[in-house]
Amino acid sequence: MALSAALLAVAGELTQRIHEGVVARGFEGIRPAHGFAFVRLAPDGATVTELAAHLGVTKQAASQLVEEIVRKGYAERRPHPGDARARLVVLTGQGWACTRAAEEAAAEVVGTWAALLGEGEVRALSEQLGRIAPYGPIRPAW
Amino acid sequence: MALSAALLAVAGELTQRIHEGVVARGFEGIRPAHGFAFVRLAPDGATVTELAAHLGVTKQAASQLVEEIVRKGYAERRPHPGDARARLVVLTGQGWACTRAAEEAAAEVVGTWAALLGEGEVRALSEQLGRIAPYGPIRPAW
DNA sequence: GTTATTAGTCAAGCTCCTTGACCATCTGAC
DNA sequence: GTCAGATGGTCAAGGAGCTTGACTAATAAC
Repeated sequence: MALSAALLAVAGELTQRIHEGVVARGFEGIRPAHGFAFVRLAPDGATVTELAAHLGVTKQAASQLVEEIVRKGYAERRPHPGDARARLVVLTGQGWACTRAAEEAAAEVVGTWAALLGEGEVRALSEQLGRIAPYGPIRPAW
Repeated sequence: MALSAALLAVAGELTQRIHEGVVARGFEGIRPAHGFAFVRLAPDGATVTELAAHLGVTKQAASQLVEEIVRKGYAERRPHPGDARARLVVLTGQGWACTRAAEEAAAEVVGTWAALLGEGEVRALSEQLGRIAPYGPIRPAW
């Protein structure tokens, strides 16, 4: 199997398994795209415009996504310190719990890889991928 | 950087670069989803239903995708030998040329990884990913 | 203080996928 | 042979999620 095909197949599998794991942990109404947003919001929150850049979509699309995760209780809007135009979007407790659930699900999948490859090779895989990973926006994986 | 994040970032980058490479070689009106279809059609063609299973979408969606790539000259419908209900969708010369262009673009990207990691590590990466790659449908990577 | 830029939202439209209905053909039981 | 159910494919309608365009409020540049 070609490298490209294997990489894309593994990435698709990973995205799907994480999503299933998150749903299995009781978080509903969530799509993979939301998870990619949570990654950006998690450290200290972000503005709609920053989120749009992270996801590689227009700020209108990011605004709609924020509206949705706010409505579902995963995030909330706060006034931005130092810029009255902007609003800081931060995760709620439920948003953090969902993020942790996604990390657990991801760890489970990686665990199945470790069973196939061994711990050492998984570390090598991680190190190699880290060295070729780009810095740009992270796009939802389907 | 976590393994999951690196993997998804690399996969997103790969998909985007392949798409850009295909466009740069003069093939327009094509999306990554079409490329995933070409992979299934390339060896000996496939029916709409088989293609739908490969892509993980409904057969209606696959039928619309086939309609689109036929209209754009990348594939054509032929009577299916042995089943008058079914139609075999096969790539045209242009479809094959586009597939080769995608392979060239993919090889270019892998070449940039080889420059970062070295040939040996890229081979190791390929071998490891091949061992954990699933067999199921390949989903478009954004 | 005026002007240009930036953050965010509203509205309309497009693309691609879904569900539901339908016809044509194949398969298997009788 | 024939008839019921399964299967391949398409048509039609609707929805989710993205885009472009227009707009307001606040900031930054000068």
